[in-house]
Amino acid sequence: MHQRQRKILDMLQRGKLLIREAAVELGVTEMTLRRDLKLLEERKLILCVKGGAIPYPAKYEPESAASEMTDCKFAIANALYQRIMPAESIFISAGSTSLAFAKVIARCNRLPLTVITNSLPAASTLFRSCCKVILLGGELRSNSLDLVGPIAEKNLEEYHVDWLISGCDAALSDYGFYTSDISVSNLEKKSLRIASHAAIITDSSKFGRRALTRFATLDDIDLLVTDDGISPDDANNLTGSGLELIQIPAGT
Amino acid sequence: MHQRQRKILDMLQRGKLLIREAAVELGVTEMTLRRDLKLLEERKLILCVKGGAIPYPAKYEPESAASEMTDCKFAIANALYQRIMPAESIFISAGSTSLAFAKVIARCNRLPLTVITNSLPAASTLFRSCCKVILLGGELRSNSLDLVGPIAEKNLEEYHVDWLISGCDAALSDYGFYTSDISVSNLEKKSLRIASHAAIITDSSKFGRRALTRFATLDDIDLLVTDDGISPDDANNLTGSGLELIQIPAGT
DNA sequence: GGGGCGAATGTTAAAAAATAACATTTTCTT
DNA sequence: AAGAAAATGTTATTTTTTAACATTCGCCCC
Repeated sequence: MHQRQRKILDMLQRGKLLIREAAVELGVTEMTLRRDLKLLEERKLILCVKGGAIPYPAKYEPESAASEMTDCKFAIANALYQRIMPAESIFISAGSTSLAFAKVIARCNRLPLTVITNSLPAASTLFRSCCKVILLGGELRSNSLDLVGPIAEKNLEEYHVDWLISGCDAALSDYGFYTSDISVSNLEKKSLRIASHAAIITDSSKFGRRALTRFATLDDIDLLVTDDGISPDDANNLTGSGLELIQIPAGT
Repeated sequence: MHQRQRKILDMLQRGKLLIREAAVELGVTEMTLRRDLKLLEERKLILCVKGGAIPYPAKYEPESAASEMTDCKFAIANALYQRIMPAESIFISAGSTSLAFAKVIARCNRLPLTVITNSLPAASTLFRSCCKVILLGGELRSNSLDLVGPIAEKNLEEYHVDWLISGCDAALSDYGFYTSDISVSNLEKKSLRIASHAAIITDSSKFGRRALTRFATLDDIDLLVTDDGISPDDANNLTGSGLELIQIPAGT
Protein backbone atom coordinates (compact mmCIF):
# COMPACT_ATOMS: atom_id res chain seq x y z
CA MET A 1 0.00 0.00 0.00
CA HIS A 2 1.07 3.49 -0.68
CA GLN A 3 2.82 5.50 1.92
CA ARG A 4 0.36 8.32 1.50
CA GLN A 5 -2.67 6.10 1.76
CA ARG A 6 -1.31 4.69 4.96
CA LYS A 7 -0.98 8.21 6.27
CA ILE A 8 -4.53 8.98 5.26
CA LEU A 9 -5.72 6.06 7.33
CA ASP A 10 -3.65 7.27 10.23
CA MET A 11 -5.19 10.72 9.99
CA LEU A 12 -8.61 9.14 9.99
CA GLN A 13 -8.09 7.12 13.13
CA ARG A 14 -8.77 10.18 15.16
CA GLY A 15 -11.89 11.20 13.35
CA LYS A 16 -12.86 12.72 10.10
CA LEU A 17 -10.72 14.19 7.40
CA LEU A 18 -11.51 17.17 5.20
CA ILE A 19 -10.27 16.98 1.66
CA ARG A 20 -9.34 20.63 1.47
CA GLU A 21 -7.27 20.53 4.65
CA ALA A 22 -5.76 17.12 4.14
CA ALA A 23 -4.63 17.93 0.62
CA VAL A 24 -2.31 20.69 1.83
CA GLU A 25 -1.20 18.63 4.80
CA LEU A 26 -0.20 15.83 2.49
CA GLY A 27 1.25 18.22 -0.07
CA VAL A 28 -0.80 16.93 -2.99
CA THR A 29 -3.62 18.16 -5.15
CA GLU A 30 -7.20 17.61 -4.10
CA MET A 31 -7.57 15.48 -7.19
CA THR A 32 -4.84 13.12 -6.10
CA LEU A 33 -6.26 12.88 -2.63
CA ARG A 34 -9.67 12.15 -4.08
CA ARG A 35 -8.22 9.34 -6.11
CA ASP A 36 -6.65 7.86 -3.00
CA LEU A 37 -9.87 8.16 -1.09
CA LYS A 38 -11.75 6.46 -3.88
CA LEU A 39 -9.38 3.52 -3.81
CA LEU A 40 -9.60 3.27 -0.05
CA GLU A 41 -13.35 3.46 -0.22
CA GLU A 42 -13.48 0.61 -2.70
CA ARG A 43 -11.51 -1.45 -0.26
CA LYS A 44 -14.01 -0.53 2.42
CA LEU A 45 -11.37 1.08 4.54
CA ILE A 46 -13.00 4.48 4.57
CA LEU A 47 -16.32 6.05 3.76
CA CYS A 48 -16.46 9.24 1.73
CA VAL A 49 -18.82 11.86 3.05
CA LYS A 50 -19.29 15.26 1.55
CA GLY A 51 -16.08 17.18 1.59
CA GLY A 52 -14.11 14.48 3.30
CA ALA A 53 -14.01 10.97 4.64
CA ILE A 54 -14.51 9.00 7.83
CA PRO A 55 -13.23 5.60 8.94
CA TYR A 56 -15.30 2.81 7.51
CA PRO A 57 -18.10 2.22 9.96
CA ALA A 58 -17.80 -1.35 11.17
CA LYS A 59 -21.08 -2.65 9.89
CA TYR A 60 -22.52 -5.16 12.19
CA GLU A 61 -24.78 -6.42 9.48
CA PRO A 62 -24.19 -8.99 6.80
CA GLU A 63 -24.18 -7.46 3.33
CA SER A 64 -27.45 -9.12 2.57
CA ALA A 65 -29.36 -7.87 5.59
CA ALA A 66 -30.14 -4.36 4.40
CA SER A 67 -31.74 -5.49 1.17
CA GLU A 68 -33.83 -8.06 2.99
CA MET A 69 -35.38 -5.52 5.31
CA THR A 70 -38.66 -5.27 3.51
CA ASP A 71 -41.70 -3.45 4.81
CA CYS A 72 -43.38 -6.80 5.14
CA LYS A 73 -40.72 -8.03 7.52
CA PHE A 74 -41.14 -5.00 9.70
CA ALA A 75 -44.90 -5.37 9.71
CA ILE A 76 -44.48 -8.95 10.89
CA ALA A 77 -41.95 -7.97 13.51
CA ASN A 78 -44.24 -5.24 14.72
CA ALA A 79 -47.12 -7.63 15.13
CA LEU A 80 -44.97 -9.93 17.21
CA TYR A 81 -43.79 -7.03 19.30
CA GLN A 82 -47.37 -6.23 20.25
CA ARG A 83 -47.87 -9.73 21.52
CA ILE A 84 -44.66 -10.16 23.38
CA MET A 85 -44.46 -7.01 25.40
CA PRO A 86 -45.13 -8.57 28.77
CA ALA A 87 -42.09 -10.80 28.45
CA GLU A 88 -39.16 -10.13 30.65
CA SER A 89 -36.47 -12.04 28.87
CA ILE A 90 -36.22 -13.13 25.27
CA PHE A 91 -33.77 -14.94 23.09
CA ILE A 92 -33.34 -13.51 19.61
CA SER A 93 -31.67 -15.82 17.18
CA ALA A 94 -29.55 -14.74 14.24
CA GLY A 95 -31.09 -14.02 10.87
CA SER A 96 -32.55 -11.09 9.03
CA THR A 97 -36.09 -11.54 10.27
CA SER A 98 -35.20 -11.61 13.91
CA LEU A 99 -32.89 -8.66 13.27
CA ALA A 100 -35.93 -6.74 12.07
CA PHE A 101 -37.54 -7.65 15.37
CA ALA A 102 -34.56 -6.31 17.28
CA LYS A 103 -34.85 -3.08 15.34
CA VAL A 104 -38.47 -2.77 16.29
CA ILE A 105 -37.58 -3.24 19.94
CA ALA A 106 -34.86 -0.64 19.68
CA ARG A 107 -36.99 1.86 17.88
CA CYS A 108 -39.85 1.59 20.36
CA ASN A 109 -37.40 1.37 23.24
CA ARG A 110 -40.12 1.22 25.81
CA LEU A 111 -39.65 -1.83 27.98
CA PRO A 112 -36.48 -2.87 29.76
CA LEU A 113 -36.26 -6.39 28.42
CA THR A 114 -33.38 -8.73 28.87
CA VAL A 115 -32.31 -9.85 25.44
CA ILE A 116 -30.05 -12.82 24.91
CA THR A 117 -28.72 -13.31 21.43
CA ASN A 118 -26.03 -14.93 19.37
CA SER A 119 -26.33 -12.27 16.70
CA LEU A 120 -23.92 -9.36 16.63
CA PRO A 121 -26.24 -7.31 14.47
CA ALA A 122 -29.00 -7.77 17.02
CA ALA A 123 -26.70 -6.97 19.93
CA SER A 124 -25.47 -3.85 18.21
CA THR A 125 -28.97 -2.76 17.41
CA LEU A 126 -29.92 -3.02 21.05
CA PHE A 127 -26.91 -1.96 23.02
CA ARG A 128 -27.97 1.69 23.19
CA SER A 129 -31.51 0.79 24.11
CA CYS A 130 -32.99 0.35 27.52
CA CYS A 131 -32.65 -3.42 27.15
CA LYS A 132 -30.05 -5.45 28.88
CA VAL A 133 -28.11 -7.37 26.26
CA ILE A 134 -26.43 -10.69 26.82
CA LEU A 135 -24.27 -12.12 24.10
CA LEU A 136 -23.46 -15.78 23.76
CA GLY A 137 -19.82 -16.52 23.28
CA GLY A 138 -18.20 -18.50 20.55
CA GLU A 139 -16.65 -18.26 17.18
CA LEU A 140 -17.67 -15.24 15.17
CA ARG A 141 -18.69 -16.17 11.66
CA SER A 142 -17.66 -13.35 9.46
CA ASN A 143 -20.34 -13.61 6.82
CA SER A 144 -23.38 -13.93 9.04
CA LEU A 145 -21.91 -12.18 12.09
CA ASP A 146 -23.33 -14.66 14.50
CA LEU A 147 -21.87 -16.83 17.21
CA VAL A 148 -22.35 -20.54 16.99
CA GLY A 149 -20.66 -23.68 18.14
CA PRO A 150 -20.22 -25.58 21.37
CA ILE A 151 -19.40 -22.58 23.52
CA ALA A 152 -22.49 -20.71 22.40
CA GLU A 153 -24.60 -23.76 23.08
CA LYS A 154 -23.08 -24.30 26.46
CA ASN A 155 -23.62 -20.69 27.45
CA LEU A 156 -27.22 -21.00 26.54
CA GLU A 157 -27.68 -23.49 29.34
CA GLU A 158 -27.01 -20.75 31.84
CA TYR A 159 -30.17 -18.94 30.92
CA HIS A 160 -33.89 -19.24 30.84
CA VAL A 161 -36.06 -17.00 28.68
CA ASP A 162 -39.76 -16.32 28.43
CA TRP A 163 -39.67 -16.24 24.67
CA LEU A 164 -37.57 -17.58 21.88
CA ILE A 165 -37.82 -15.49 18.74
CA SER A 166 -36.58 -17.04 15.56
CA GLY A 167 -36.90 -16.93 11.82
CA CYS A 168 -36.58 -19.88 9.50
CA ASP A 169 -35.31 -20.68 6.04
CA ALA A 170 -38.11 -23.02 5.10
CA ALA A 171 -41.31 -24.42 6.58
CA LEU A 172 -43.79 -27.22 6.01
CA SER A 173 -47.17 -26.67 7.59
CA ASP A 174 -47.50 -30.30 8.56
CA TYR A 175 -43.99 -31.01 9.64
CA GLY A 176 -42.05 -28.06 11.01
CA PHE A 177 -39.40 -25.47 10.47
CA TYR A 178 -36.05 -25.70 8.72
CA THR A 179 -32.78 -23.93 8.52
CA SER A 180 -30.04 -24.46 5.98
CA ASP A 181 -27.24 -24.29 8.52
CA ILE A 182 -26.42 -27.15 10.79
CA SER A 183 -24.71 -25.04 13.45
CA VAL A 184 -27.65 -22.72 13.58
CA SER A 185 -29.97 -25.67 13.83
CA ASN A 186 -28.12 -27.06 16.81
CA LEU A 187 -28.31 -23.78 18.59
CA GLU A 188 -31.98 -23.34 17.79
CA LYS A 189 -32.77 -26.74 19.20
CA LYS A 190 -30.98 -25.89 22.41
CA SER A 191 -32.67 -22.54 22.67
CA LEU A 192 -36.07 -24.18 22.39
CA ARG A 193 -35.24 -26.05 25.56
CA ILE A 194 -34.54 -22.95 27.62
CA ALA A 195 -37.60 -21.03 26.49
CA SER A 196 -41.06 -21.07 28.01
CA HIS A 197 -42.59 -20.00 24.73
CA ALA A 198 -41.37 -20.01 21.18
CA ALA A 199 -42.33 -17.73 18.32
CA ILE A 200 -41.34 -17.92 14.69
CA ILE A 201 -41.57 -14.95 12.42
CA THR A 202 -41.22 -15.50 8.72
CA ASP A 203 -42.67 -14.29 5.48
CA SER A 204 -45.00 -16.65 3.67
CA SER A 205 -42.56 -17.35 0.84
CA LYS A 206 -40.77 -19.83 3.06
CA PHE A 207 -43.75 -22.17 3.17
CA GLY A 208 -43.90 -25.36 1.17
CA ARG A 209 -40.13 -25.71 1.05
CA ARG A 210 -37.57 -27.73 2.91
CA ALA A 211 -34.05 -26.82 3.88
CA LEU A 212 -31.14 -28.79 5.23
CA THR A 213 -32.32 -29.55 8.74
CA ARG A 214 -35.48 -29.26 10.74
CA PHE A 215 -34.93 -27.48 14.02
CA ALA A 216 -38.47 -27.38 15.31
CA THR A 217 -41.66 -29.35 14.97
CA LEU A 218 -45.05 -27.71 15.03
CA ASP A 219 -45.44 -28.76 18.65
CA ASP A 220 -42.33 -26.84 19.64
CA ILE A 221 -43.77 -23.55 18.48
CA ASP A 222 -46.41 -21.53 20.29
CA LEU A 223 -46.80 -18.60 17.98
CA LEU A 224 -46.24 -18.06 14.29
CA VAL A 225 -46.35 -14.62 12.73
CA THR A 226 -46.35 -14.36 8.96
CA ASP A 227 -48.12 -12.54 6.15
CA ASP A 228 -51.35 -13.55 4.47
CA GLY A 229 -49.62 -15.26 1.57
CA ILE A 230 -49.92 -18.81 2.89
CA SER A 231 -52.57 -21.16 1.59
CA PRO A 232 -55.73 -21.95 3.58
CA ASP A 233 -54.55 -25.55 3.84
CA ASP A 234 -51.30 -24.46 5.42
CA ALA A 235 -53.16 -22.19 7.80
CA ASN A 236 -55.43 -25.04 8.82
CA ASN A 237 -52.57 -27.40 9.39
CA LEU A 238 -50.82 -24.88 11.58
CA THR A 239 -53.73 -23.86 13.76
CA GLY A 240 -54.85 -27.47 13.89
CA SER A 241 -51.67 -28.44 15.63
CA GLY A 242 -52.31 -25.98 18.41
CA LEU A 243 -50.06 -23.09 17.60
CA GLU A 244 -51.38 -19.59 17.34
CA LEU A 245 -51.21 -18.08 13.90
CA ILE A 246 -51.05 -14.37 13.21
CA GLN A 247 -51.26 -13.23 9.61
CA ILE A 248 -50.42 -9.71 8.57
CA PRO A 249 -52.29 -8.35 5.55
CA ALA A 250 -49.69 -7.85 2.85
CA GLY A 251 -50.61 -4.22 2.26
CA THR A 252 -49.71 -3.17 5.78
CA MET B 1 -41.38 13.48 14.85
CA HIS B 2 -42.59 14.37 11.43
CA GLN B 3 -44.40 11.87 9.34
CA ARG B 4 -42.02 12.45 6.46
CA GLN B 5 -38.93 12.05 8.57
CA ARG B 6 -40.22 8.77 9.84
CA LYS B 7 -40.68 7.69 6.26
CA ILE B 8 -37.15 8.74 5.44
CA LEU B 9 -35.86 6.50 8.19
CA ASP B 10 -37.96 3.65 6.85
CA MET B 11 -36.55 4.13 3.38
CA LEU B 12 -33.08 4.03 4.84
CA GLN B 13 -33.61 0.69 6.54
CA ARG B 14 -33.07 -0.91 3.21
CA GLY B 15 -29.84 0.87 2.44
CA LYS B 16 -28.89 4.21 1.11
CA LEU B 17 -31.08 6.98 -0.12
CA LEU B 18 -30.40 9.34 -3.01
CA ILE B 19 -31.63 12.85 -2.55
CA ARG B 20 -32.64 13.24 -6.16
CA GLU B 21 -34.73 10.06 -6.18
CA ALA B 22 -36.13 10.33 -2.70
CA ALA B 23 -37.31 13.89 -3.25
CA VAL B 24 -39.69 12.85 -6.00
CA GLU B 25 -40.75 9.75 -4.11
CA LEU B 26 -41.68 11.89 -1.14
CA GLY B 27 -43.19 14.57 -3.31
CA VAL B 28 -41.12 17.42 -1.94
CA THR B 29 -38.33 19.64 -3.14
CA GLU B 30 -34.75 18.59 -2.75
CA MET B 31 -34.31 21.55 -0.47
CA THR B 32 -36.98 20.34 1.90
CA LEU B 33 -35.55 16.86 1.92
CA ARG B 34 -32.13 18.28 2.63
CA ARG B 35 -33.50 20.15 5.59
CA ASP B 36 -35.03 16.97 6.94
CA LEU B 37 -31.81 15.09 6.44
CA LYS B 38 -29.89 17.78 8.24
CA LEU B 39 -32.17 17.52 11.24
CA LEU B 40 -31.92 13.76 11.26
CA GLU B 41 -28.17 13.96 10.98
CA GLU B 42 -27.98 16.26 13.98
CA ARG B 43 -29.87 13.68 15.94
CA LYS B 44 -27.37 11.08 14.79
CA LEU B 45 -30.04 9.04 13.11
CA ILE B 46 -28.52 9.24 9.68
CA LEU B 47 -25.26 10.19 8.04
CA CYS B 48 -25.23 12.38 4.97
CA VAL B 49 -22.94 11.28 2.18
CA LYS B 50 -22.57 12.93 -1.16
CA GLY B 51 -25.85 12.92 -2.98
CA GLY B 52 -27.73 11.10 -0.30
CA ALA B 53 -27.73 9.58 3.14
CA ILE B 54 -27.12 6.28 4.91
CA PRO B 55 -28.29 4.94 8.26
CA TYR B 56 -26.15 6.20 11.07
CA PRO B 57 -23.31 3.73 11.36
CA ALA B 58 -23.57 2.15 14.77
CA LYS B 59 -20.32 2.99 16.42
CA TYR B 60 -18.84 0.02 18.07
CA GLU B 61 -16.52 2.19 19.98
CA PRO B 62 -17.05 4.01 23.21
CA GLU B 63 -17.31 7.75 22.60
CA SER B 64 -13.93 8.25 24.13
CA ALA B 65 -12.04 5.77 21.98
CA ALA B 66 -11.55 7.87 18.87
CA SER B 67 -10.01 10.77 20.70
CA GLU B 68 -7.69 8.47 22.58
CA MET B 69 -6.25 6.98 19.42
CA THR B 70 -3.10 9.00 19.45
CA ASP B 71 -0.14 8.41 17.18
CA CYS B 72 1.79 7.33 20.22
CA LYS B 73 -0.65 4.56 20.93
CA PHE B 74 -0.36 3.28 17.43
CA ALA B 75 3.40 3.42 17.52
CA ILE B 76 3.32 1.31 20.66
CA ALA B 77 0.82 -1.12 19.18
CA ASN B 78 2.94 -1.40 16.07
CA ALA B 79 6.02 -2.24 18.07
CA LEU B 80 4.18 -4.99 19.85
CA TYR B 81 2.87 -6.31 16.58
CA GLN B 82 6.40 -6.76 15.32
CA ARG B 83 7.25 -8.90 18.30
CA ILE B 84 4.18 -11.01 18.38
CA MET B 85 3.95 -12.16 14.83
CA PRO B 86 4.82 -15.80 15.39
CA ALA B 87 1.95 -16.24 17.80
CA GLU B 88 -0.92 -18.35 16.74
CA SER B 89 -3.54 -17.32 19.24
CA ILE B 90 -3.88 -14.19 21.29
CA PHE B 91 -6.29 -12.73 23.77
CA ILE B 92 -7.02 -9.04 23.37
CA SER B 93 -8.63 -7.43 26.35
CA ALA B 94 -10.98 -4.49 26.25
CA GLY B 95 -9.67 -0.94 26.38
CA SER B 96 -8.54 1.72 23.98
CA THR B 97 -4.89 0.65 23.86
CA SER B 98 -5.61 -2.92 22.99
CA LEU B 99 -8.16 -1.68 20.48
CA ALA B 100 -5.33 0.18 18.78
CA PHE B 101 -3.50 -3.12 18.65
CA ALA B 102 -6.48 -4.80 17.04
CA LYS B 103 -6.53 -2.07 14.44
CA VAL B 104 -2.91 -2.66 13.66
CA ILE B 105 -3.59 -6.35 13.18
CA ALA B 106 -6.53 -5.61 10.93
CA ARG B 107 -4.64 -3.06 8.91
CA CYS B 108 -1.66 -5.30 8.29
CA ASN B 109 -3.95 -8.29 7.86
CA ARG B 110 -1.10 -10.61 7.13
CA LEU B 111 -1.19 -13.51 9.51
CA PRO B 112 -4.19 -15.72 10.20
CA LEU B 113 -4.19 -15.40 13.95
CA THR B 114 -6.86 -16.66 16.26
CA VAL B 115 -8.02 -13.74 18.33
CA ILE B 116 -10.06 -14.19 21.46
CA THR B 117 -11.53 -11.07 22.97
CA ASN B 118 -14.21 -9.71 25.25
CA SER B 119 -14.28 -6.41 23.40
CA LEU B 120 -16.90 -5.73 20.76
CA PRO B 121 -14.85 -2.92 19.24
CA ALA B 122 -11.95 -5.30 18.83
CA ALA B 123 -14.16 -8.02 17.38
CA SER B 124 -15.71 -5.60 14.94
CA THR B 125 -12.32 -4.34 13.92
CA LEU B 126 -11.16 -7.84 13.14
CA PHE B 127 -14.12 -9.70 11.75
CA ARG B 128 -13.34 -8.84 8.15
CA SER B 129 -9.71 -9.67 8.54
CA CYS B 130 -8.01 -12.97 7.93
CA CYS B 131 -8.07 -13.63 11.67
CA LYS B 132 -10.42 -16.05 13.31
CA VAL B 133 -12.34 -14.17 15.99
CA ILE B 134 -13.73 -15.72 19.12
CA LEU B 135 -15.91 -13.65 21.37
CA LEU B 136 -16.46 -14.37 25.01
CA GLY B 137 -20.06 -14.47 26.14
CA GLY B 138 -21.66 -12.45 28.85
CA GLU B 139 -23.42 -9.25 29.61
CA LEU B 140 -22.74 -6.45 27.21
CA ARG B 141 -21.85 -3.24 28.99
CA SER B 142 -23.23 -0.44 26.95
CA ASN B 143 -20.70 2.24 27.74
CA SER B 144 -17.53 0.26 27.26
CA LEU B 145 -18.93 -2.30 24.83
CA ASP B 146 -17.18 -5.16 26.48
CA LEU B 147 -18.31 -8.45 27.93
CA VAL B 148 -17.51 -9.20 31.52
CA GLY B 149 -18.89 -11.25 34.35
CA PRO B 150 -19.00 -14.89 35.35
CA ILE B 151 -19.95 -16.21 31.94
CA ALA B 152 -17.10 -14.41 30.24
CA GLU B 153 -14.70 -15.72 32.85
CA LYS B 154 -16.00 -19.21 32.50
CA ASN B 155 -15.72 -19.09 28.72
CA LEU B 156 -12.14 -18.11 29.08
CA GLU B 157 -11.34 -21.45 30.66
CA GLU B 158 -12.10 -23.15 27.40
CA TYR B 159 -9.14 -21.58 25.70
CA HIS B 160 -5.42 -21.31 25.78
CA VAL B 161 -3.55 -18.51 24.08
CA ASP B 162 0.06 -17.81 23.26
CA TRP B 163 -0.23 -14.18 24.20
CA LEU B 164 -2.35 -12.01 26.40
CA ILE B 165 -2.45 -8.42 25.21
CA SER B 166 -3.72 -5.86 27.64
CA GLY B 167 -3.58 -2.21 28.51
CA CYS B 168 -3.77 -0.80 32.01
CA ASP B 169 -5.15 2.23 33.79
CA ALA B 170 -2.22 2.70 36.11
CA ALA B 171 1.15 1.12 36.84
CA LEU B 172 3.82 1.09 39.53
CA SER B 173 7.20 -0.03 38.34
CA ASP B 174 7.88 -1.91 41.55
CA TYR B 175 4.49 -3.38 42.16
CA GLY B 176 2.40 -4.05 39.11
CA PHE B 177 -0.48 -3.01 36.92
CA TYR B 178 -3.88 -1.63 37.83
CA THR B 179 -7.29 -1.20 36.38
CA SER B 180 -10.10 0.89 37.76
CA ASP B 181 -12.78 -1.68 37.08
CA ILE B 182 -13.25 -4.67 39.27
CA SER B 183 -15.01 -6.80 36.64
CA VAL B 184 -12.25 -6.10 34.18
CA SER B 185 -9.69 -6.96 36.80
CA ASN B 186 -11.25 -10.33 37.47
CA LEU B 187 -11.26 -11.15 33.82
CA GLU B 188 -7.67 -10.01 33.38
CA LYS B 189 -6.53 -12.22 36.21
CA LYS B 190 -8.22 -15.21 34.64
CA SER B 191 -6.81 -14.43 31.25
CA LEU B 192 -3.30 -14.36 32.67
CA ARG B 193 -3.79 -17.96 33.67
CA ILE B 194 -4.65 -19.16 30.18
CA ALA B 195 -1.82 -17.35 28.44
CA SER B 196 1.71 -18.57 27.86
CA HIS B 197 2.97 -15.04 27.61
CA ALA B 198 1.57 -11.71 28.66
CA ALA B 199 2.20 -8.29 27.19
CA ILE B 200 1.06 -4.94 28.44
CA ILE B 201 0.94 -1.93 26.18
CA THR B 202 0.47 1.45 27.72
CA ASP B 203 1.65 4.99 27.34
CA SER B 204 4.07 6.25 29.94
CA SER B 205 1.56 8.61 31.54
CA LYS B 206 0.09 5.69 33.43
CA PHE B 207 3.24 5.18 35.44
CA GLY B 208 3.54 6.24 39.04
CA ARG B 209 -0.18 5.99 39.65
CA ARG B 210 -2.50 3.51 41.25
CA ALA B 211 -6.02 2.57 40.34
CA LEU B 212 -8.70 0.54 42.06
CA THR B 213 -7.29 -2.94 41.75
CA ARG B 214 -4.06 -4.56 40.74
CA PHE B 215 -4.60 -7.27 38.18
CA ALA B 216 -1.01 -8.25 37.51
CA THR B 217 2.30 -8.23 39.29
CA LEU B 218 5.56 -7.61 37.48
CA ASP B 219 6.20 -11.34 37.48
CA ASP B 220 3.01 -11.99 35.57
CA ILE B 221 4.12 -9.90 32.65
CA ASP B 222 6.68 -10.91 30.04
CA LEU B 223 6.72 -7.88 27.83
CA LEU B 224 5.93 -4.24 28.35
CA VAL B 225 5.70 -1.81 25.47
CA THR B 226 5.50 1.87 26.24
CA ASP B 227 6.97 5.18 25.12
CA ASP B 228 10.20 6.74 26.35
CA GLY B 229 8.48 8.97 28.88
CA ILE B 230 9.10 6.76 31.90
CA SER B 231 11.87 7.55 34.36
CA PRO B 232 15.18 5.65 34.36
CA ASP B 233 14.31 4.37 37.83
CA ASP B 234 11.07 2.92 36.57
CA ALA B 235 12.84 1.37 33.62
CA ASN B 236 15.38 -0.22 35.94
CA ASN B 237 12.72 -1.59 38.22
CA LEU B 238 10.90 -3.13 35.32
CA THR B 239 13.81 -4.76 33.57
CA GLY B 240 15.24 -5.78 36.93
CA SER B 241 12.23 -7.93 37.58
CA GLY B 242 12.81 -9.89 34.44
CA LEU B 243 10.30 -8.49 32.03
CA GLU B 244 11.32 -7.24 28.65
CA LEU B 245 10.87 -3.54 28.15
CA ILE B 246 10.37 -1.89 24.79
CA GLN B 247 10.32 1.87 24.65
CA ILE B 248 9.17 3.75 21.60
CA PRO B 249 10.78 7.14 21.01
CA ALA B 250 8.02 9.72 21.39
CA GLY B 251 8.64 11.28 18.01
CA THR B 252 7.83 8.10 16.11
C1' DG C 1 -64.41 35.10 8.91
C1' DG C 2 -60.30 37.63 8.17
C1' DG C 3 -55.83 39.59 9.60
C1' DG C 4 -51.59 38.44 10.97
C1' DC C 5 -47.96 35.69 12.63
C1' DG C 6 -44.78 31.89 12.32
C1' DA C 7 -43.45 27.60 10.53
C1' DA C 8 -42.79 24.99 6.58
C1' DT C 9 -41.83 24.70 1.88
C1' DG C 10 -40.42 26.41 -2.56
C1' DT C 11 -37.43 29.21 -5.75
C1' DT C 12 -33.45 31.12 -7.35
C1' DA C 13 -28.68 32.35 -7.51
C1' DA C 14 -24.10 31.62 -5.81
C1' DA C 15 -20.57 28.61 -3.78
C1' DA C 16 -18.45 24.36 -3.13
C1' DA C 17 -17.35 19.85 -4.42
C1' DA C 18 -17.03 16.00 -7.57
C1' DT C 19 -16.10 14.38 -12.10
C1' DA C 20 -14.08 13.94 -16.57
C1' DA C 21 -10.80 14.75 -19.92
C1' DC C 22 -6.49 15.82 -21.01
C1' DA C 23 -1.49 17.48 -19.94
C1' DT C 24 2.53 16.78 -17.44
C1' DT C 25 5.68 14.59 -14.55
C1' DT C 26 7.64 10.68 -12.39
C1' DT C 27 8.91 5.90 -12.17
C1' DC C 28 10.13 1.67 -13.93
C1' DT C 29 11.83 -1.48 -17.47
C1' DT C 30 14.86 -2.91 -20.72
C1' DA D 1 18.85 6.53 -21.93
C1' DA D 2 14.39 5.64 -24.49
C1' DG D 3 9.96 4.35 -24.09
C1' DA D 4 6.01 2.77 -21.71
C1' DA D 5 3.24 2.89 -17.82
C1' DA D 6 1.84 4.85 -13.73
C1' DA D 7 1.08 8.74 -10.97
C1' DT D 8 0.05 13.40 -10.43
C1' DG D 9 -1.43 17.91 -11.92
C1' DT D 10 -4.49 21.18 -14.63
C1' DT D 11 -8.50 22.77 -16.41
C1' DA D 12 -13.24 22.82 -17.68
C1' DT D 13 -17.73 20.91 -16.78
C1' DT D 14 -21.28 18.91 -14.09
C1' DT D 15 -23.33 17.96 -9.87
C1' DT D 16 -24.31 18.92 -5.25
C1' DT D 17 -24.69 21.98 -1.49
C1' DT D 18 -25.52 26.25 0.58
C1' DA D 19 -27.58 30.68 1.33
C1' DA D 20 -30.90 34.14 0.77
C1' DC D 21 -35.19 35.34 -0.16
C1' DA D 22 -40.20 34.39 -1.74
C1' DT D 23 -44.28 31.93 -1.16
C1' DT D 24 -47.62 29.06 0.87
C1' DC D 25 -49.89 26.85 4.61
C1' DG D 26 -51.75 26.33 9.12
C1' DC D 27 -53.12 28.34 13.24
C1' DC D 28 -54.52 31.68 16.75
C1' DC D 29 -56.99 35.51 18.15
C1' DC D 30 -60.08 39.11 17.81
